[in-house]
Amino acid sequence: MTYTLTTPLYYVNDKPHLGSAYTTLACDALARFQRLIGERVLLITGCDEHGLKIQRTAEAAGLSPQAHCDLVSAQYQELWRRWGISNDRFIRTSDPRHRSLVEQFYRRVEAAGDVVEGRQQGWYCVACEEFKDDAHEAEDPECPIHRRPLEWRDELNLFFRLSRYQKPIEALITQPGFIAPASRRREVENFVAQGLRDFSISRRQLPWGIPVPGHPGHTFYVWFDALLGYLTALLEPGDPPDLELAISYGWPAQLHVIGKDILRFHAVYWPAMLLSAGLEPPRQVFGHGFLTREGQKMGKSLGNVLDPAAMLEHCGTDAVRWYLLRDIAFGEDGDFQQQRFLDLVNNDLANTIGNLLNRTSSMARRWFADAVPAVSAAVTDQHPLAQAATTARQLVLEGMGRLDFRQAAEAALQLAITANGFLNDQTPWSRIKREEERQQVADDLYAVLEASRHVALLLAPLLPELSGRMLLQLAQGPIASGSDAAQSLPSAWLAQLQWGGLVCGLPLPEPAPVMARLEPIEWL
RNA sequence: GGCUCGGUAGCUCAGCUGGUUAGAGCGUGGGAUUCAUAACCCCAAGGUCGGGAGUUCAAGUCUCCCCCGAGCCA
Repeated sequence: MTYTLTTPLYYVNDKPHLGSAYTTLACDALARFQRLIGERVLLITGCDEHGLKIQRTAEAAGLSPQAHCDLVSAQYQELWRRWGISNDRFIRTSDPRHRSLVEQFYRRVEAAGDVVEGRQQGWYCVACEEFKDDAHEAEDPECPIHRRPLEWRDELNLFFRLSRYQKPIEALITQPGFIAPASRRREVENFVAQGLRDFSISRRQLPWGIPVPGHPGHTFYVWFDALLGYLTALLEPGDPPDLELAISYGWPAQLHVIGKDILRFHAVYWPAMLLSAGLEPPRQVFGHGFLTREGQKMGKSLGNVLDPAAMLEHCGTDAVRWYLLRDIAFGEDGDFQQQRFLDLVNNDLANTIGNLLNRTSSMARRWFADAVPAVSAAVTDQHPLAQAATTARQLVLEGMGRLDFRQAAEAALQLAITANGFLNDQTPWSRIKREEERQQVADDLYAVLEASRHVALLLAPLLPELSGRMLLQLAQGPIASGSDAAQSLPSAWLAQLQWGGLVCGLPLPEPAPVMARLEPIEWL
């Protein structure tokens, strides 16, 4: 069984924004977690590159659509690379193989009798790539979302007979867990309850798209084309474009993670298309919330967009990942507040977690020959820190499994807080002055080092870089969770999350802060 | 206009099927300490739980109305 999960395929209309980074980061954390517990994972991301909007953007820039897409999708790939995103695939819908797969998929849908011709006239928003319901006689209507003029269209298009899937879709979306978070389910249910209408899957006079076989002059509607990218993405780089082959690698997807704005496409249209083609719908669609900044919508007009590339450069991946995953309930909308960002990163990561490791390692080295102290029999899995580690492990596993990144992050952090408290209670720096307490000090420091090792391991899916630096300070080998991680069953990670794994006498490297404090940010 | 979510300490939020003095983190103030990244640890202040009415022995927790915010559909 392969755990296939996808980010949206980002529309290459503009350079990546923080919202895309947020989605991708979350998926990366989840993918890493699944790998760590021993699953074979296919993390899919990529770019959606067709459509009138892109064609026009390219024209405005004096580029061919393909050249424009090459440029922007390269930015995405570069950004994900720099963020250390562990995607196993990167699909571009302008990939020739994709075209072939779309054709194969379309033929199945056609053969199922689900394609009909129909006339469509109405007001069209190019930015939405969608017909709006404005009255025909409306004068100069605007798109309420984009506040741009709508264009009048009157064309003969191909329609997908979504209406035939009313019952199956109703059954699907009422399945518990299919739409997550549960709070968004009602919204889709209401939409479906109004009755599903056929929707057009082709456009005329749109050169920048995939031609519909057998219908000269028609190209596929971007959504029909884009969603299928999830299937094309399954292919290995050198594979022939074969739908069956693609499917065999890992369909159905376990999870599509998307922004809440495109929930309907993923929870209604897409499953119906798949059913029509004789394929299984995905197991779960998770619609997360949006990010605001200091309470305000981010947008070019307000000039308050956060550039993910700049954030990465100034703050590093750990800081940003921590803030987004630890402080925002995944699924809910979130607000980026600079002060809170600094406070949390500095408190949690630098002061609590980083300093814990630093102070403990420093004491161990000073008093125990630069190594992990030798413990007495008193340090068992009944040790308070062992119990705290078990609790943390449980909460992390459970939280990550439910995409509750916040719970997982807080659980790991709590273990570090408990360990800091333990140190302060035991005061090894006083006890070491009395020779008869030396063993007690050894035991205490061992327990805290071991707890730190657990913190590092528990952070692996959330903050792979920091986790790695911590393990290094503890003289531990790295824990692989990236796309190159070999599948390990039983999970090596879970095996290491057993109390007492730290070897006594292991030489510890010279302490170096694993997480620097962030300075107030002027570049924002 | 219909529907769906929210409105709880300065900020971000927990509060399951109603039940002793409404919780956490951050921020703020104080204390303690020196192993450590002026870090860690402890303590404290702070809320008429959006407003109003009702049900109940008892409501942040249920019902109704209203106000505010977000969203979906029209």
